[in-house]
Amino acid sequence: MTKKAPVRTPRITIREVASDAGVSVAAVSKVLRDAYGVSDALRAKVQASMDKLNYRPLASARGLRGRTYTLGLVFPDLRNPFFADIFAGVNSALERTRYQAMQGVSVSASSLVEAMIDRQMDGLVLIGPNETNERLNDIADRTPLVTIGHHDLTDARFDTVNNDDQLGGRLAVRHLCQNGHKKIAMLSLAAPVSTVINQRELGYRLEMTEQGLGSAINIVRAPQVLREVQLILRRLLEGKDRPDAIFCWTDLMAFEAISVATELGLSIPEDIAIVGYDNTIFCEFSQNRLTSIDQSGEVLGLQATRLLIERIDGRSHSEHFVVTPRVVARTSSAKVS
Amino acid sequence: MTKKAPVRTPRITIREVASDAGVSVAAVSKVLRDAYGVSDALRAKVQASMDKLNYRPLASARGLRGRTYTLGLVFPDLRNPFFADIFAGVNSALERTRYQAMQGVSVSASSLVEAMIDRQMDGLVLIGPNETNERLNDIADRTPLVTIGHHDLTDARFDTVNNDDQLGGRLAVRHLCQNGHKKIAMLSLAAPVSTVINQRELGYRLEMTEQGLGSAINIVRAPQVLREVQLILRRLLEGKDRPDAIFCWTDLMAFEAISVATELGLSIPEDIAIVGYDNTIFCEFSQNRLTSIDQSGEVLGLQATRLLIERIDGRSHSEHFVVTPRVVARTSSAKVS
DNA sequence: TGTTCTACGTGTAGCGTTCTACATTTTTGC
DNA sequence: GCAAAAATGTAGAACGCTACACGTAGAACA
Repeated sequence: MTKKAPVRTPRITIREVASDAGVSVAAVSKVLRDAYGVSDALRAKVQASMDKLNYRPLASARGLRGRTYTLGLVFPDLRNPFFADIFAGVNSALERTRYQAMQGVSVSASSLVEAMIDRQMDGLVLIGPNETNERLNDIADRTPLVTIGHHDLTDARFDTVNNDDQLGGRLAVRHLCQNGHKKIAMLSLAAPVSTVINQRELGYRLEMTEQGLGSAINIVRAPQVLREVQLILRRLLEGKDRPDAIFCWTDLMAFEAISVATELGLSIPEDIAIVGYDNTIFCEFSQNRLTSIDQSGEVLGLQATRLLIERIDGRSHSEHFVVTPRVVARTSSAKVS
Repeated sequence: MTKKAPVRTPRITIREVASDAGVSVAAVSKVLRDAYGVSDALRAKVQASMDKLNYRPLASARGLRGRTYTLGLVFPDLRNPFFADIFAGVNSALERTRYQAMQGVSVSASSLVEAMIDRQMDGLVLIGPNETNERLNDIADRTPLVTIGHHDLTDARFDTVNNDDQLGGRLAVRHLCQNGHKKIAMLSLAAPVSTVINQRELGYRLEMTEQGLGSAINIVRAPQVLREVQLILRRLLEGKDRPDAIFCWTDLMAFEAISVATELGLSIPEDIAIVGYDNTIFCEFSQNRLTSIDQSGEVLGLQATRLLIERIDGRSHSEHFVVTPRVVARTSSAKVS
């Protein structure tokens, strides 16, 4: 079945570098890892040979003994441009290091995480994981781990980097109140439940209550499926008691909301104000002009990477980094007189 | 500097499985690779032990002798949701295989490709690579290679999967003509030049000529930077000889175009029609209602993966797969009386 | 009955690194 | 000057697998 593969140009190995430079293999390895006990002369010789032969160490072989210098990122989905921001942050943290990031995408992190561990990633960043702490701890026992967007810190044996999603929820409500809206609904996610969503809902609830709008609290939940979201939005907007503002748990949903509202002939923000979350690039377009909560994806990615490398380098106590969100106000929630 | 890492739960190795099952290491390896010469009884025993011990082969170790069962995907950028479609295709092709896809993102594929080869990817899929054929052939000599979105087939020692971008360009123009537009401009990409863009421009040119609109050919080129795109669009739309339609090389640019046009008080499609490329999910939203050329990212990803696995399995002649694009008409280019 | 096949298992030499010991040379301290 | 300490380099055993080369036993054939 499996035919013989065509001949490929073979790789330069550490042995060839050693013999070219006239030193031992161990010496080359030392230079590679810049380990202790290498004279300038030797280093120079070896470097010259490496450059000349265009040598590159093979990660698999390194992995068998030490590190692969590869970090694994696990995204829940690729459609949301917000993740590109996180990725940018990761990359800028990696700039002057010898590490490389490899990404995978999967809703249920589980099997992907195993695959990454099998592939000797030196550490993992899980973005918006839908996993219990028990499960995460189990992973953390096997490889350095940092999560982005996971709010359960109880007994966590891994690092976390989070946007303060509760505050984000509060800010959205506060902003809408300031602009004169009272009947503020929240469009949330039905399943899977995540600590991120929980926090945003909690923030919404608390702030509504504090603003004296406790009786107007109205959370509608929709799954990720576009069709369903539309239905639910339509029902909400055509209902007898239409809200005058919707706080959507992510920009993508907010765009949906704008879309449905527009189709129903409602004008934004006069008839209905909309606020999103993530402040993705699409918010800026004038057909959207979407007010959104910015959670600085780049900072999240950067910090997570920093923490991960620290952990790989031996830190064992957990650290938890929190980014403060802010409102980026645009037309979709402007004050109506 | 580098502290000792905390103790991690050690992995189960093939040796432990062998001893648990009471067979040789070689036997376990045979079962793993389902190689020739294994009785059902032995296979069952080994399987049982593997399940019991929860054994998973280590990719690095396999890689040192054979395959890692890992494919590398190189994306030019993560912001465009179109790439999520390609990825979905890749994943569905991988469903019942033992392969895993790992992604990387980089504008200049170069260094990322090297990193992936270092990490023993069994094969690579390059999406929209900005590389010469010489360079691509050089990569292909070292690892199985498939490109998506690269139209130069001369002497290619790799497989290619492409949308017929030239036809795509033609379809856009044809569609706009049919809906009564004549002064059709094209918004293209300034740099880097890519074979994809070239083909789309060529299609635009050819079709314009065939439609007898040769004198109206007008290609404006903008870099990826949003600010510049806005400037160029503004100049185009405020100029003395405003076009009545713009064909944009990607949906993202089309959304920009809609945005700028809206800001200038132009109505779509009455004053100006817009057509994009990629048919991303955002086209559907009623604030966009963007006509777009669909290039079936999922099919592209699926086919590329199939071809790549064939190549890994030994095929050495090149294959070239082409997907036919189609127009998905929406309001942004509707006929105006 | 011997001889040849075929099917099934095993032993073991690497794959390209890292890293612990250790040997050798140079420097330091007095 | 001389012992002790520090600096520099080397040998070689892993790491966890794969795959080649064999050994053995039963079946098929003459």
